[in-house]
Amino acid sequence: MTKKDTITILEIAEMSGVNPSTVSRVINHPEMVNEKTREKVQAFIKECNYQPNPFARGLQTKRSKIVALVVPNFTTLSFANLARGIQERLMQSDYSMVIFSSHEDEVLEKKICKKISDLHIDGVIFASSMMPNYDELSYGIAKVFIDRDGSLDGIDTFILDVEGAFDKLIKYLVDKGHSNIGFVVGDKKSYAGLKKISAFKKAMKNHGLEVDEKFIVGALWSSKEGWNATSKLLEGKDIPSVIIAGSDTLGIGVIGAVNSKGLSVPEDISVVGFNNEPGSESMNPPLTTMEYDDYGMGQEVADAIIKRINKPEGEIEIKIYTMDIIERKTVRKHLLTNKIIYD
Amino acid sequence: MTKKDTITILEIAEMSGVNPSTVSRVINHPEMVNEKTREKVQAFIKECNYQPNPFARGLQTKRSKIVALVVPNFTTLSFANLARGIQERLMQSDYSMVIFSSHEDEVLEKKICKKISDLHIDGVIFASSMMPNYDELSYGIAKVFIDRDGSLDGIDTFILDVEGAFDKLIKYLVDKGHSNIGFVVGDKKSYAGLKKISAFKKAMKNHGLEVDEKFIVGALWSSKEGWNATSKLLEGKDIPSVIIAGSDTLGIGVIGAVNSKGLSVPEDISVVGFNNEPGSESMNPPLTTMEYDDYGMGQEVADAIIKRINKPEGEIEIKIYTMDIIERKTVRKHLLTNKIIYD
DNA sequence: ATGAAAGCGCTAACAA
DNA sequence: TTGTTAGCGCTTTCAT
Repeated sequence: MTKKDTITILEIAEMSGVNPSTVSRVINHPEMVNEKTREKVQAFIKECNYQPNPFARGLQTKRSKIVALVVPNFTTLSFANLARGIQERLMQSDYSMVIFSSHEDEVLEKKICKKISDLHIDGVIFASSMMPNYDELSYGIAKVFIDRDGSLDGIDTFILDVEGAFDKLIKYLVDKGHSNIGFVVGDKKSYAGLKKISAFKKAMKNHGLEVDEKFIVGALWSSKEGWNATSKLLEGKDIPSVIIAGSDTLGIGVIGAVNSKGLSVPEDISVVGFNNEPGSESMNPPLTTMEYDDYGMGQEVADAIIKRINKPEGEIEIKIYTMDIIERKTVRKHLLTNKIIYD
Repeated sequence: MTKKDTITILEIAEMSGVNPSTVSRVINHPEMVNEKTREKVQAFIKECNYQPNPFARGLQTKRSKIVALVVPNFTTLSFANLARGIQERLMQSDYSMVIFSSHEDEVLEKKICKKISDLHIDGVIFASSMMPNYDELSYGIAKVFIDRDGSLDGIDTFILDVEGAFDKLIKYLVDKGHSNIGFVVGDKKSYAGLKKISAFKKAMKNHGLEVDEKFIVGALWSSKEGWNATSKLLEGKDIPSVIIAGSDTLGIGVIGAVNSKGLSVPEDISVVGFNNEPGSESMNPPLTTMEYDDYGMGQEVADAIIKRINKPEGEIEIKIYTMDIIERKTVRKHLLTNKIIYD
């Protein structure tokens, strides 16, 4: 408003009585310039609120100071928190974040990769991405993977230890006397769904439990879908004593469906959620669930991509995030088998 | 990977046997160039997957083809949906979106405005922003306001008709026989909170109801806060027969608190939410709430900012979004007054 | 309808 | 330590 629109390095140079390249040095390599000149120039820069033109700078340096985040969607809470962590930390380091939602669609992901390359973005963070290939991505761009193993490709990777989480969870349930365990996955075909199913099966085996395929039911990620899937699970007389939901949102539907059958949680059937979404602590009854620090992960991921941008050949970082059980009121000790209760 | 990293307009020109400026014309003003040359050049552009360097282009045109979205946070579902609508529509028009979360903090907003100017971003969308002033914003940048009236400043504005929503809602409740209406607002000091309180009071008056200040209780936007605020509301014997929650997330806590007092929803106390968040349909009981099309709003907002970028002096657009009642199971007819029930 | 040439604002190699 | 200069890749005016 009150500001002149185009103040350039040339004007700063004139004011300071030095050459433009000296001003440039003050900005980019302050150590190369004499203290007195530096301070004089810095004073003018500050006074004029001068900021280098990013186009001119980018044209020269081939750097945009922009990082892209690709997530399957914006609405899943853990992605929103992740994005928040990333954005805040990036901003601290003077980077900006562009964000794309891929819907786990390979074609769209390709388009996004192309777009990212065309924009000359410095680094990309892929969260739960399909990434069948990334030919469209310009060679050498910094990359970080979240929840997809890139270690073989020499890519920094942040993984959520879903296997460990299910292991903890199944152990917890077994300790409570459960053995008939149902699982209302989200979208069975999504990356997150596939990963959870495999972790679930592995954990079951680890604890000597048989996996009954009909106890694993798919749904999209909404509560309503969870409700419907659970209803199916509850048909017939061979019924689980506890149901794991692939997310807390799904868990709402699970509890709804259990109630609608005239059964109570946890008296008749126990339920556990996933992700500790806001609201789950205030549900009726408060939902036992699994959580991890998505926001903190976002911050560390942002640090990692910046590091990678500045040091393409640095050592690859692999970091694993563990999940913990938040014990609330939806799981109770199971002493009798289902057969005895329902037969 | 398989791609040459720097293919420039010069190379396309050489291949096509024309001058770089002709290639530029083919890209930016195709109508100015002879059909045959145009097709030949276009063929090479396509073959090489050529895309103009955004730095060089921006340096010349002063356009970044980037739009900024500023929201109070990423985690509130309606902002996530809004962002999705905006991003998808922008991408269709070859724009990218950078996103900033302001936490409704004036200082941070100022920093963000500065950043936006420094980045030479083409347009900004402010959602529920404080915007005490926007001196930091470069003069003449395209702007769109969401949920903040900018009509006086000649700024395109998209408003959610919260007043109309509360009017509908209070009418609905009055028709059901309610007159003691409690309101668990979110953050009373936030922009959204303030707006809702004022709309609530106005609607109450419109329908001849007295506003009892102690029936309006604040909370942050979490379920747990909603629970605590509701507990306070339920102390003593002068108790509302229906409680409006400022969001569905808050509503979860409201229901929890009601239940924890040994009361039932809707038999003893009715509850209504706000925003129709996913899960509310599967709650126990399914939550009656208010909704609007946040995703669609995002799309229209994206169209508006693009229009404004291309036509800074075009007519100002003001659009109002109405909300509708989603009637589910948490409100029931109230025939007796509270006094008779609880005295 | 096309080509030639200048210049957007900056950085960095080279010279002094 | 500082100045001089070239050039990043593009668009656009001017000339043809």
